[in-house]
Amino acid sequence: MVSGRQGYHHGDLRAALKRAALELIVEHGVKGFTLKDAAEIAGVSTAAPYRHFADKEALIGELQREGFGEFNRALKEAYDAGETAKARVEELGVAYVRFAIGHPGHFRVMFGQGGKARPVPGEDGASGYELLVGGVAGMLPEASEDKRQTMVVACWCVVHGFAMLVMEGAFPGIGEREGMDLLRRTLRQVLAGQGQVG
Amino acid sequence: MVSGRQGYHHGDLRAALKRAALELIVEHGVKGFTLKDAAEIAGVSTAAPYRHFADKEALIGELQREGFGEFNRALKEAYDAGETAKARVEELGVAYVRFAIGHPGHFRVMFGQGGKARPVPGEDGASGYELLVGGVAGMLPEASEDKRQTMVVACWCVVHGFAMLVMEGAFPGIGEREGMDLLRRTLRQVLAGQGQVG
DNA sequence: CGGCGGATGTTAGAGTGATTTACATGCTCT
DNA sequence: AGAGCATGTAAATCACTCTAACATCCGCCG
Repeated sequence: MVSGRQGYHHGDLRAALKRAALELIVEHGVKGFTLKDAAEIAGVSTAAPYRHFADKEALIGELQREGFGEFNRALKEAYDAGETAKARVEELGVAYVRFAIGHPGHFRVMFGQGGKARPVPGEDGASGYELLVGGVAGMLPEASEDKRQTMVVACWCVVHGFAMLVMEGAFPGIGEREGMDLLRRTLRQVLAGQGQVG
Repeated sequence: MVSGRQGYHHGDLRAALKRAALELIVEHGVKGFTLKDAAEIAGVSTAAPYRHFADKEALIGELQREGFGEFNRALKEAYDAGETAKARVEELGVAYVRFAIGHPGHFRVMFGQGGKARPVPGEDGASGYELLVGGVAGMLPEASEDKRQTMVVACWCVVHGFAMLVMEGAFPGIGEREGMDLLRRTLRQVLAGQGQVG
């Protein structure tokens, strides 16, 4: 991962710093990540980043926003790909975890210590949360408001919990494929539950 | 929360530092917490903590171990309180979240960035994970191994996800009581699902 | 009682990383 | 070519972790 610097000026330091930051975050966590290291990877002095970001927090904040943008986009796409309401919810869940695995740096910044847990109301349109609410409504058109809320919370929690646990390596000896299979089974299991609620 | 210092010596600096650390962690996250602040709260110099902990990591490590100890104890107690297998699993989940809410500092250290996600095999006896496996086995004695694994993962994920989300303030405007109610409903919903798995 | 030794504190750095300031470089546009 | 702005750099400051050398105080032994 070379940053491609030619002369005195870098060319695209802003992007290079974000790339470097994501790598470092994956490797050392959101804490443990230092601007200094990012600057070094990009091949510039430690002061250079401040021409592009007010401070460390600003860089992290941008990664967070960027992450939520891609996240919401991925969720929307997955949602739209489902045929039935239940399938839409399932795909939503799968996309959630797939994102966590595929964008670990962004995910950590988004949901790690200090990140915002709430699926940020996508500036574009639908947030993941809204999609989920819609999917569940389509899936349980006759159910009470309470039942639906419960289903929404159940889905969100399983998926989020699954993502966090995978991230922390809680399911050792499980590859990406097996992980997604396990997730699908788990999700279907949750989606199937409509019994004695309340 | 005074640390009670009388003369040159503190009396129980070790414990005072742990208390201070927990407060700071709740307030500023595991990152953001500084030994310096903890020392100041305890009313000693910044070097004093090193008489009791090799370094910052050691303090955090001890909080982590201590946390898992109390956590496992709470889970065991909850498990034993349940009448039926299903009730045991439900109580387990409730205790999990209750612990997260009641011991936010410990919980963050345990499951935050860099913490170990796996319910550490309690040095004493049963870890939360083992209890859960046992509870599910009692609940679904006839089910296939696969089905049980799925149920275990589903329970673990919902509960962990719920705890993390509550922690991050993802359910705004929800007090402790409503939160626990919502959790119970959600858990029952998951426990009720045994449909088309696999 | 008087003093020794270990445990626990303190002060004074060294080393790392964040951030600012003053200065340098080099596009871009005229 | 040269003014002006964006982008870099070096050097300094500050906060924080951790270490080293020195200070206190407690309990124990004679």
